[in-house]
Amino acid sequence: MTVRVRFAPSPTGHLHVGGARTAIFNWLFARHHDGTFIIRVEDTDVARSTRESEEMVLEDLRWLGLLWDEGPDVGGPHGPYRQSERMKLYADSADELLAKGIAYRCFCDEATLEAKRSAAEEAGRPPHYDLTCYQLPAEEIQRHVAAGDLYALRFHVPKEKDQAAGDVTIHDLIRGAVTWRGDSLGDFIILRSDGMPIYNFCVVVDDHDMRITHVIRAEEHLTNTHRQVLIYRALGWEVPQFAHVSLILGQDRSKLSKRHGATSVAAYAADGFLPEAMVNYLTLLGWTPPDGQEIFSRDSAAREFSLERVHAAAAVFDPQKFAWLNGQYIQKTANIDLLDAVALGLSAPGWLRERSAAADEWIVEAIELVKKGATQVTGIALQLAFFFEWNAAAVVREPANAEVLADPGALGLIQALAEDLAANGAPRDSDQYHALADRLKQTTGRKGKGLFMPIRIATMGSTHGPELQRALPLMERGSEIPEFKIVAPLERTRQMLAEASRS
RNA sequence: GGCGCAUUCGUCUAGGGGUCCAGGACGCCGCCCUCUCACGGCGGUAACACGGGUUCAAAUCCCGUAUGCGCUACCA
Repeated sequence: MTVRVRFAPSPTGHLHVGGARTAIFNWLFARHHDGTFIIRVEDTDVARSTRESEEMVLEDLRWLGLLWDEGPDVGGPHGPYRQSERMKLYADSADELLAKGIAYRCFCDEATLEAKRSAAEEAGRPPHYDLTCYQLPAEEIQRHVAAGDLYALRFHVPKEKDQAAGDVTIHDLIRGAVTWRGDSLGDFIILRSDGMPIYNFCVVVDDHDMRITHVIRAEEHLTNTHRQVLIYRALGWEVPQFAHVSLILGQDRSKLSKRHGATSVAAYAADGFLPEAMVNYLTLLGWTPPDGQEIFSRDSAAREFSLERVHAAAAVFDPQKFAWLNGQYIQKTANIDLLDAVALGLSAPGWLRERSAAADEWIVEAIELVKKGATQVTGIALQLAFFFEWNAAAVVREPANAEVLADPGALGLIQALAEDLAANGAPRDSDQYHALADRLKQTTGRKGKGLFMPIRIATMGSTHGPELQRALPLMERGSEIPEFKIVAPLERTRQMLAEASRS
């Protein structure tokens, strides 16, 4: 039998990292077993579901590289793949349950149910449905139906004849045996009074109809499994295997949510995280390959994947480790492949929309200059900002710079630098840069920090940044590319002198 | 409250009775490299929630307690 798994998102916004990880585990499992990965959209909550959200979620999944074999957009032999389009299926199964006497019409209104629930809780009894409508005489039911009274369909948990009939034990592939007693459950709704089916019911009908063999989902659904297995049994259907993966927590150990900062896949994408890194990190939250290697591709993870190795405890999402991992991926990525993303970051003001070949070449070189410590692609663009933004007055005012500039010798050096740049031209490669540094060393007698810091401040505007021997030549050559409007080293140095003498 | 799940360094985890006075990774600290910030290299800090069992032997098995989380809806 071939493995069939599904990821079943509710289209209520962007895909979140928790959902992404569930999708990843499903995808990994399917790929490992040469099985089928299915996307099913759970949109029975009409108030919250939108088609726009569905498209966003699908797009997030594509971005992660988790492609599916069957789904709402690509179709498949067991469609449709949107629950809102499968109403007939639910209605048929509900009718079957009603005919079998397992489901029954419940005419109670929400207000009285709520009242009974709180009364039961106050009395210390379990807040289960009190079976009023289960015990309704046939004539009474007919009268209600004839009168056109609205009713919900309720599933009866078997208990009176056989105490154990409502008991359920599953052998969760991640957690092992889990058992529930039938009497811990009250009769539950499967169809709302407006005819819309409830999640726990749809899931069973769909998973059966779609021939799902393994249900891999978040832990929050673990206790729902009790109800679901009861429905499988009532309908005489084979129960699939279950695997409940733990939740992802925020730093305060509560379930990860918006207040923990970015939680949607799209937000991380916008922040300069790479999809491969995201998949890798999320997989690592709960799974480790047998060899313990922490950096791995989707494909190698798929090769090694097994649910037995999935950790059952909840995991805290660690932005620092994620950033580190993303940095590892950035280092491995060819500069040319980072070009578009970085250029996007650079072109915020809009003057880089149409880039020349020379501009692209220059940016690729610039990426190489700063990518070493980068943890996010957006950070690369940020670190390149000093090329494009130059404000001598602000540089002089900056405290760390002012401290260096307070040394009179520093200004003398910058003066010498300006003269040398004017006489010999700015360095265009590291050899020329070293020659420049040697000349300045001789004329000023300065060396080390005393030599380099003023140069750094006068040209790059800060006491720290990429290495001068590469940055300075790059700046000079960048200043020759018209669309960049980069201020050349000589001009920067002159402006610095003017600013410094003013104060 | 009831039911269920979970519990190894700050965090992610390895570990499935002896090879563990517990290994790796991120972070943190120190040293080296160095014009700076990073990167990189080297070293260090730090954990089996608690209490009972079982056993010659327990991080590993069982029970209880505590804590955290989930479910307990005509949400998913």
